[in-house]
Amino acid sequence: MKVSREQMAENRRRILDAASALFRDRGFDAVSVAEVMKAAGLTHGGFYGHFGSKDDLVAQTLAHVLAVPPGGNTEIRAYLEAYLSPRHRDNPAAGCPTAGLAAAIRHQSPMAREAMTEGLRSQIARLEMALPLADPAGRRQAAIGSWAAMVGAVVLARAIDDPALSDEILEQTRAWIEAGTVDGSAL
Amino acid sequence: MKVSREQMAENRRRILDAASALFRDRGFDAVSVAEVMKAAGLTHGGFYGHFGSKDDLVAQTLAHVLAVPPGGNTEIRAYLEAYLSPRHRDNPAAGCPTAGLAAAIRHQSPMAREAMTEGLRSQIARLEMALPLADPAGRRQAAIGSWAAMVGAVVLARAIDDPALSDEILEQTRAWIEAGTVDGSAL
DNA sequence: GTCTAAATATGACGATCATCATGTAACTGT
DNA sequence: ACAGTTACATGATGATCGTCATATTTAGAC
Repeated sequence: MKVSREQMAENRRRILDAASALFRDRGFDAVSVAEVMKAAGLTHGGFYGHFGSKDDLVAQTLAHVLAVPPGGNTEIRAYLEAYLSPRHRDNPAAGCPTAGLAAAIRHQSPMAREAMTEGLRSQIARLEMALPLADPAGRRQAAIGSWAAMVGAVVLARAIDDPALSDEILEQTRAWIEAGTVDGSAL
Repeated sequence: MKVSREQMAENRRRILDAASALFRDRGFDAVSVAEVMKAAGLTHGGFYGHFGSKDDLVAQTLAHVLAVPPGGNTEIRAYLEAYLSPRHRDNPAAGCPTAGLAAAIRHQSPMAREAMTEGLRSQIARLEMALPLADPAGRRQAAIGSWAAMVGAVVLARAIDDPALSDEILEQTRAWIEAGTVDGSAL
């Protein structure tokens, strides 16, 4: 049955939100189109009215979820702490899409890679602005290095099955970033 | 046809080596059992004489490839440079299995996660020993933080499609790690 | 040298999945 | 109100893949 234009727009949003959570939770390949539609409260039939293919859904989901950062203008220190927390590690579905999906994007379509590229670019810019360092070159280096460490730490912490070691990865990486970025002078 | 015991042992090694390269290159899900066997010079039929399931192959491949580090006792600085090089980024099949597979291990069997846990444990220990820092606590923090940044940087550099930005991720992360770990005193 | 057990090849099966074809109902412009 | 269009539901199709059944060949023991 046909639905109103607004209903259709909302359905599209629900599909993207459902896909965003499911993809982050279980990966692109392990989530079927039918499952995404079901999570959005629809059936699989209408899918190709919204998206040209699953690859298209993946790319648009990435653009959708990377568009706006979760915690807009939080303090950098609080952001770091929340990012490298057990809570974030244990909730991939609601967590950072980069930590959950960056490694899988290598095997996705060019459009998905473009979305990731833009997302990374703006995330680096965001961190650069958030770092209170005088030297611009040092700021960029700190932004990139910190972000790599943050993403890597969450990926590693999620990959292993020893809770103590996993906690330690997060905690030590946080301390390491603070020591390097701050060193008393930055944060 | 039956083969000699040594031939069978070599076949098993070839399967693990082929799986190791294919998995790193394209991910666990995208590589079929038949494809692994073909790359090992066999057909898919004999697979279940060697492994109980694909999950078993994944777990044993991880244990196999994480057992011995690629560059045994290289200088830490050279290791860092090679790890964060375009060459490493562009050759996942021959590269670090952690960078290539860590994010995907979250969706694998418990045995695969155990293999990853042990691999990470020994990698941290290896880096700890390689870092010429006096304070043991600082050494561990530097080992974990550096490793997280290294893995994260390669994951990010591989995820995006802008070569200049990708190169910059690698280079800035390397400089950031050297500045933080060394700071004139360590490396 | 013969017999048996084992390693691999060939082929099949059932499940899953992306995609498409068609039906149905209701929004929208007239 | 009406007609046509459209969004979605139901159902089908073809391909891929993990796994298993059976056949074949030969290593290894006596």
